Amino acid sequence: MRTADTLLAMFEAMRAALGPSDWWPGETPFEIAVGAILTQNTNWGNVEKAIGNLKSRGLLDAEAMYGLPPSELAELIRPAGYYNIKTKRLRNFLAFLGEEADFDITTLREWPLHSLRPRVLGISGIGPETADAILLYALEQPTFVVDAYTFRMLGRHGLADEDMDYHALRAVFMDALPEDVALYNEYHALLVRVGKDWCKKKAGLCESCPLGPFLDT
DNA sequence: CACCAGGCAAGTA
DNA sequence: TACTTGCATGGT
Repeated sequence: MRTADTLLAMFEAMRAALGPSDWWPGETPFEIAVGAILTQNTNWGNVEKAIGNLKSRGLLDAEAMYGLPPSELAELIRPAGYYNIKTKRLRNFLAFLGEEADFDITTLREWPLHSLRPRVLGISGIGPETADAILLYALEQPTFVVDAYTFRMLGRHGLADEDMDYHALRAVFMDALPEDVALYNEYHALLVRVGKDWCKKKAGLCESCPLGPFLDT
């Protein structure tokens, strides 16, 4: 079976079992971008607390957040963990927004993906997954988001192997699937939902998984 | 108690 | 270049 057919079959199986995902959580593009940085190696529940702290103070705004003393920002995002380094990462991102978009993230939607993505990746603290999450979910650009669940699930189903890095696995999807923001959006969302509920590091949950059991290891 | 969660950069050899 | 380590809270 061609990779494209397999990937589309997996997508349909997950969608049929779970229905629409309505991702990414967040009321504005800026909130989505902040969430993408705060959720690095962190449970989303912890991120929600940090976002709530910012929102209740009217700080889910790029210029307002950048004007906040770093120590105060750190205290507000503390529940999300790694709060010192994430303060730096947020401020690096905010500096970029100030410089390139006058603190209005939506203006970045006009940039072509091929030039915007390297610029976002150049921000210290924004790696490939965070960059693609911001580009896809906040800026609606057609880039596929790969995460730990993607590696695990595609690996178990024989479409990824150990020597594959982020870029290689991203290319598996983008070479096989049509360039479609809505498809990339929903596909990643479904992978995370299935990953959270079935595809654990150690789990015998595969029998009930929408993708069925994997035949390996 | 140990382990994990929607990573990334810096340090080491 | 290829590994390893630091970063930190909160839930299971």
